[in-house]
Amino acid sequence: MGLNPDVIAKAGLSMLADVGLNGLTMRMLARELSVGASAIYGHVRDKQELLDAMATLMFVEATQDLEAPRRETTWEVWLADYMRSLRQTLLRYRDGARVFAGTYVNHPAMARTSELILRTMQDSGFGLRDAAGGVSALTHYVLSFCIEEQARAGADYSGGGPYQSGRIVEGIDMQRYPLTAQLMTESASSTPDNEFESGMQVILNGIRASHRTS
Amino acid sequence: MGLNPDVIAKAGLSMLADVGLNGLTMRMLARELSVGASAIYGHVRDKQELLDAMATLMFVEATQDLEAPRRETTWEVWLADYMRSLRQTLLRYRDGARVFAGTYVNHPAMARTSELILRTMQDSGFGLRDAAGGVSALTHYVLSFCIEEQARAGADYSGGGPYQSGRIVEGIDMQRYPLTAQLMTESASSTPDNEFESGMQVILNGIRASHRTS
DNA sequence: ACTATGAAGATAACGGTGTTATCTTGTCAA
DNA sequence: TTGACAAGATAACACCGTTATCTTCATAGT
Repeated sequence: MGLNPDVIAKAGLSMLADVGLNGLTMRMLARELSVGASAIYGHVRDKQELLDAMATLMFVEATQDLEAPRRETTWEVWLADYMRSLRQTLLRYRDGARVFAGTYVNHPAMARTSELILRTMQDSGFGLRDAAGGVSALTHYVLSFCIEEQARAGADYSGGGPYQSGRIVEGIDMQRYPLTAQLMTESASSTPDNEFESGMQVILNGIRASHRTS
Repeated sequence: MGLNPDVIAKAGLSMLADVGLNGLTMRMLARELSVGASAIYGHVRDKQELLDAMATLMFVEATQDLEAPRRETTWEVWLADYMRSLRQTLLRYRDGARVFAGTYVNHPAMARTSELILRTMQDSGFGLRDAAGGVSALTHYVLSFCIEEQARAGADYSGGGPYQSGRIVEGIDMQRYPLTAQLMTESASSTPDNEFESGMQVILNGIRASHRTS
C-alpha cells in the first residue's frame, strides 16, 4: 500500500543502476514495487512525469546541503563546490544526466537554490545579469559534460560500443590531425575529474572577468 | 531501391519535424521511404546506429563551411561564429540537440574540425590544454543550452506541458525569491539568442583569460 | 544463352512497450 | 449495516524494435 510518487521515483532511480534509462520500464518498476503495472498510474500521470520526479529527486539531493558561503569562503570556491556536488549526484545514478536533461524540475528547491546563488553572487559584487549568464554557462557545462561522461561509461560495458576507452585514438590519422591525436593521448592519461575541473575553471575565469565590468 | 544509410538518416532528420524524437519510429521511417520496415535493417544495424547517422549528418552540416579564420579575424569571433552555426544547425531539427547528445559521431569531419580549431587556437598563442579545455567548455555549453531551448519549444505546443512560456513566473514566490523572480521577468522580455550570447561571452572571456597564462 | 549466386526487399512473427478500461477488494463514514 | 470511494489486479489495445523466412531479380560465370 505504501505507494506514493516519492517511493516510485526512488525505485526508478535505483533501477537505473541495473538497466539504464533505455531499459527502464513501467512494468519492471511495478514488479520491483510488488505491484501491478497499472497501479503506478494512480500516482504518476505517465512515464514522463516519472522521469520528472526522478530528476527532481536528484536535484533535491544535490542541493539539500547547500548553504550560503561562510564569510571566509569566496564565491568561486563556493560555486565550484556546488557544481562538483551537482556532478557527483548526477554520476551517482546511471544515465542520471540524461534523465535530468530531458525534464523540467518544478520544486521549491529549484527557486531556493537559484535565489541562494544569485544572492551570493550579488553579495560578491556581481550584477544580476552577469551572475545569471555565468551560472547558466556553468550549469549547462556540467550537465552536458556528465551526459558525455556517462555515455562513455555506458558504452564501455554494454557491448563495447563504438568507442571503448583507448580505441578512439587509433581511428584518427596522426599525420593529418597531429594536435587532435596528441590531445587524445594526453586525455587518455588524464582523469574525467581533471577534465571536468579544467573546463570548469575556464568558465569560472570568465565569470571572474565579468566582475570588473559590473 | 535507392536505399542507403545516408538517405535513411536524412529521412529520419526530416521526420523529426513532424513527430519529434520520442515519436520517431522505424516503421514510420520505412513507410516514409516506401519500403518494408525490415528493409532498413539491411543498411543500419539498429535504431541507435540510425540516430548516430542522423547526428553525424547534423555535425557535417554544421561544419562543412568551416574554414580557417581569415587573417583579420580574431580567434574569438571565429570561434563564436562556429558555435552559433552549431547551435543553428541543432535548432534546425526538432530535438536535434537531444539526438546529438546521445550519440557518438565518428566521421572525418570530427577530426578535421577538431584539428582546425586547435590549430587556430594554437596560432593565436594558446597552449594545447588551454585550447582544449576552453573548446570543451564552450561545446558542452552549446549542446546543453540547445537541449533546454528545444525542450521548452517542444513542451510549448505539444500539449502545454509543465511550463508554457510565461507561466513559469507565477509559480515562484516573489517575496521569498526576489532575485529569481526578477531574473524570470527580465528573461521573459529577452530572446533565446541574447541569453545564448551572454552565456557564450562568459566562456569566451574565460578562454581569453587563459591566454595570458599560456 | 542459361544457370547459379547474391543482394534487396516483403511478409509475418516474437516478445516486449506505454497506457487504459474494467473489475475486485478492502476500508472507513453515515 | 450499508454505501461510497480509493487502491490495486487483470486483461486488453495499439504499437514498438528486431529477426527469421521467403520471394524477386539483376548479374557473373560458364
